Amino acid sequence: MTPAPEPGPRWLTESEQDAWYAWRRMFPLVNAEIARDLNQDSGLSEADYDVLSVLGSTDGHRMRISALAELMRWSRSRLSHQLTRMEQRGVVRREEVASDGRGAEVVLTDSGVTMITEAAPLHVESVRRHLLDALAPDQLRTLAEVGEVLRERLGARRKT
Amino acid sequence: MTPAPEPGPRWLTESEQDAWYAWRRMFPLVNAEIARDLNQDSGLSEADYDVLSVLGSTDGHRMRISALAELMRWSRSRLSHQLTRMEQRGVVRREEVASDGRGAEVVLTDSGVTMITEAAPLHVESVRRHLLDALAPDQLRTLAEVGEVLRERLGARRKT
DNA sequence: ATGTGGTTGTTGATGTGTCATCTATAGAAG
DNA sequence: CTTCTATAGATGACACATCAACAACCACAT
Repeated sequence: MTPAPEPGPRWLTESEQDAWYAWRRMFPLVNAEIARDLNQDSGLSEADYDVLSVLGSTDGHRMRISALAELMRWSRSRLSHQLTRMEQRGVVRREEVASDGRGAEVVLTDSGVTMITEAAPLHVESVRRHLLDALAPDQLRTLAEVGEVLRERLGARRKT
Repeated sequence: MTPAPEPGPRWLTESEQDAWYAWRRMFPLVNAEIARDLNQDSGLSEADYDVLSVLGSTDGHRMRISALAELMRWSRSRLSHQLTRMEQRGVVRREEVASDGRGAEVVLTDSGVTMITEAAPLHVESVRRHLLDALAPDQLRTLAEVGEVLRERLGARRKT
């Protein structure tokens, strides 16, 4: 998927290639499995689940839309589209907020609360099955480490 | 993104959570950066690049469509749509194949060859910048290892 | 030759993500 | 109060992925 016809100035070593290929394959593969489970078990997409689970763990099952977007690191646009779809299915509701005429909040409906409550334990099991249980403790630790390193590096780059 | 309101039967330990969060964040984050670079440097999407780079490394810059789909682990449908878009931009061309009346091949146009040739080294640099150069050798090794473990486990599960 | 089943590749519908753009409001400066 | 800029959120156009359905063809049996 990534070897290219004319090697550039500084091509990849074999171990770099291995890591890069693993990186490219791993995530789509595992995530597809988890997403498939989630959809079969609970009828939710990953995006649905993420939104529901954040709202489900907030006080009053509600949050300011922009705050939700920032917390999830989603664009406002993406979230707005997603909420429109979820609102049509009746799992969330939008409400205007008094203190700011522009603002709005999302609120979980009862149906939404039920959904996330039932979906969560199944999802956790699925994550175990497809990822966590497959890996040794030191591999899990390295994953977390790597995540940290990459996040920091990205943050540093952002300021530049 | 994944703590949920009502703990299930077997909730995640702290280190499992760390690994799981890292997993969920890492990939979209890094890939978005790489995709952005690719688009700015070369005007290509990741899908474009993947198709071009495979074709670019084949003999005659051509391949049977179904073989390409299988090699890339894409559905025929996905590839067909992608090829339609790429054909409209003139970077690939479809050709009927004599030996099988159903079949077709994709061929890189000259413009396509130029594109992947110019894009490849920049893309490699980008991958280094955002991923490889940030990680220690043993972290890279663990990534490759983890990829291998997960791939095997998935294969085993498939047969069940 | 004819039917049957499997393969190749395309298509249209639908769901989703991104980008640019828009409206409405907030908030500060004059 | 007006004007200017920033922010919240929605929207429409487009790129992309998935799914189900489809036409055309192959292979092989009868």
